[in-house]
Amino acid sequence: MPADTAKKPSRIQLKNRGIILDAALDVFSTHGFRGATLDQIAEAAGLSKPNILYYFGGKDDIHRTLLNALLDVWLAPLVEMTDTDDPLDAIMDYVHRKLEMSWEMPRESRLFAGEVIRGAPRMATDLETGLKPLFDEKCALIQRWVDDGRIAQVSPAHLIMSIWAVTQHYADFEAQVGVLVGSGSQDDARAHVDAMFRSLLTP
Amino acid sequence: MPADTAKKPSRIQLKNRGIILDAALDVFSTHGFRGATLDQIAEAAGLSKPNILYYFGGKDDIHRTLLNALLDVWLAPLVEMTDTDDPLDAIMDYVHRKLEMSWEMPRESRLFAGEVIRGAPRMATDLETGLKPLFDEKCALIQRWVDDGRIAQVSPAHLIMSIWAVTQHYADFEAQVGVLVGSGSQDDARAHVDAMFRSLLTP
DNA sequence: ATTATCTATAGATCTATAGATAATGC
DNA sequence: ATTATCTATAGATCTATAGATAATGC
Repeated sequence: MPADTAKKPSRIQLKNRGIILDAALDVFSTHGFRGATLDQIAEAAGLSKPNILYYFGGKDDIHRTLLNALLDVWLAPLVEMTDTDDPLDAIMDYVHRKLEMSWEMPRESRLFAGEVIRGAPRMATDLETGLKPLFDEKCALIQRWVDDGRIAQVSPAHLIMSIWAVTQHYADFEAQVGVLVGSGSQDDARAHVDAMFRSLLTP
Repeated sequence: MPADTAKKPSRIQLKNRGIILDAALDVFSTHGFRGATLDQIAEAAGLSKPNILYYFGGKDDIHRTLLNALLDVWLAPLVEMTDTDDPLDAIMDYVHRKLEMSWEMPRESRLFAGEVIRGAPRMATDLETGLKPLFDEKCALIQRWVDDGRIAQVSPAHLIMSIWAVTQHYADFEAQVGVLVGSGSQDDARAHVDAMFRSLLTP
C-alpha cells in the first residue's frame, strides 16, 4: 500500500463541499438541526440528495463541519481585542465589529443562537475547550483595565454578555426588529449601541 | 337541536389540557416546533399519544394555543410601564421585571426566541396586531419623557430592543452563560444591568 | 350516555444505502 | 481507474386515525 493514503481533493470536491456547506448554513440557521432536512439542503445546493451524502457522512457530519468551520470566524473579533493605550476604544471597536457582523453574517449568528437556545447539545465541548479559555482571558484583560482605573467599574463577564446580547439581537431577532423598528435604521442602532456602552464604560 | 351547543369542559378536561400545555412548553421551548414530537410531549405529560390528540387537534393546535396563552403574560410588564412622576424609575422597574422573568420563566423566553429566530412563521400576525401597537405606544411614551428632558436622549425603539436583548439573554443563552459566567451570579447580573441602563438614561 | 383512555396501524416524511451510469484525469 | 451523479428503495421516525374498552356523571 502507498505511504500516504490521503488524497488531495479534486477541484469539484472542494467546490461542491463549499456549496453544500453554504446551503446547509441557510437551512440549519432557519430551521435548527432537527427541523432541517437533507431534502431542503439538497434543494438549496442544487444537488441530488444522495449526492449530498457522497460529499458528507450524513446530516450530522454537515452540521458538525459547519459549526467547526464557523466558530473561528465568529470569535475572531474577540481574539483581536488586545491590550492597548486606549481600552475604551478597544472595547468600542469590538462592539462595533460585533454589530457589523450581525448585519453581514446573520445566518452564522442564528446558527449559533439556535444551538445555544436548545442547550448547545452538540457544542458543549467547543464551549468548554474553545470559548471558555478565550472568554476568561479577555475577562482578565478587562479586569486589569478596570483595576487601573482606565474604564469604569464593570463586571467584565457581564459586560461581554451584554455586548453579545445587544449586538447579536439585531441578527437573531431580525424578524421582530424588522416589524417593530424597521430594517432601515442601522445608523440609529449604531448610535444607540455606541451611546449605551460608552456611557457605561466612561470612568 | 339545543340552543347552546357549547359544553362546559369537565374538571379532567381542564386539568389535562393544562398538563399537556405545560409538557408542550418544555418540549417546544427546547426543540422548537419542528424538532418537537408528539411522543416527547406525551411522555412529558404522562399520557398516551392518542390521548394528547383527544384533547388537542394536533401538534399545530397545541403550539398555537401555547403561544396565544403566553403572549399576554409575556407582555404584561411592558403594559404596566405607564406615565409617572419618575420616568427613570418606571423604566428601571421594567428592566428589573424583565430580568426576573428570565430567571422565573426561561421556557417561555426560549419558546418565543426560537420562534422569532426562525423568522416567526406562526407569529407574524401576533407581532403586527398584538405587539406592534403596544410597542409604538410605549415608544411614544418614552419619547415624551425624552422631549421633556426627564431622561437622557435615547432612541425609544432601540432602548426597548436593548432591554429585551440584555434581559432575555440570560434565559435564552442560559447554556452559554452557565458555562462562561456560572449560574450563581444573579446579583452580579442585576447590578450590571442596572448600571448599564441607569448610566444610559440619566440625563 | 358521555367522557376518557388505550392498542394497533395507516400514511407521510426522512435519513441513508444499493447499485447503475456518466464524466473526468492519467 | 477514479470521481461524480442519479434512480430506486429500505428502514426508521412521526402525525394522526380507527376502533375497542374503561371510567364517570346523570
